Amino acid sequence: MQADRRVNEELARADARKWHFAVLATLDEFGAASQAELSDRTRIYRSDLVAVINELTARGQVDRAPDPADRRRNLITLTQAGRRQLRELDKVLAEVEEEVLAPLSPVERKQLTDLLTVLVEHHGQPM
Amino acid sequence: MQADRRVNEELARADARKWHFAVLATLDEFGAASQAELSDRTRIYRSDLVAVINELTARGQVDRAPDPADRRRNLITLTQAGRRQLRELDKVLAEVEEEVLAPLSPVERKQLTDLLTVLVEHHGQPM
DNA sequence: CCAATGTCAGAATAACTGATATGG
DNA sequence: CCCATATCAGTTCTTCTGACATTG
Repeated sequence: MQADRRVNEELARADARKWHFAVLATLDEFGAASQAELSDRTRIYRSDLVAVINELTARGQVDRAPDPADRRRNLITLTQAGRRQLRELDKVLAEVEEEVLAPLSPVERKQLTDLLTVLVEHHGQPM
Repeated sequence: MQADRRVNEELARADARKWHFAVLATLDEFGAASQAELSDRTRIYRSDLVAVINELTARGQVDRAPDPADRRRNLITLTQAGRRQLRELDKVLAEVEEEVLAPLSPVERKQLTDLLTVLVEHHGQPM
């Protein structure tokens, strides 16, 4: 919970929130996607994603365009500005991580992130 | 986040929330305490703790009485019913833990909890 | 006709910020 | 006089639910 509060604080200073980061990072990792896909990946409710994408488009960090292949969908793409912002947020979060993981050695940090990665990957969609 | 949602879901079925568990567990571990102490330990805002303690007293799970030694304070004590409820919640949470940690071996689970314990203990009050 | 998608409106919590009264 | 404690009131933010129009 403390880590979460610190993350929120520092993201706020960068004029962002966790969901913004989640969307930007997901787009960067998996490429352009529909909102439904983003919702699955980030676990943001479809209804709430709308506002997040609104905000990101307003800042020019993502682009929203109807998918020609399936006109129910919007294709969300990362822009150059989005990529820049993502790198910025990566930096901010790396600092918080450093702060949070301070008491752990490099080996222990790797252990921890490996274990957590196993958990995240195991719990794919449902849970 | 998923783990958090599952925890909330299952606690709700047991007519409780995370803060209830946090307070009960803290009282069990450290003994009777003032609300300010509980706030420090659980990181619940002092203002919100009031409601939590109200609910717990309404259910007879804790007792709230003025501290004779310092009449600004309320001494919060765990009751028998509180101890019972705590055991109940422990059971519920153990099940969720089992679900969350499913992909990890016993050794890995111990590694993970050890590492996390280091973090929690290192970040005592501030952060 | 049924399912998926994006959107909206609103409820229900949860988190957070003062302000205040009282006692040490 | 200043600090700590408990409480209250109220704001803001987040999470979650349900309905709806459009398209496949």
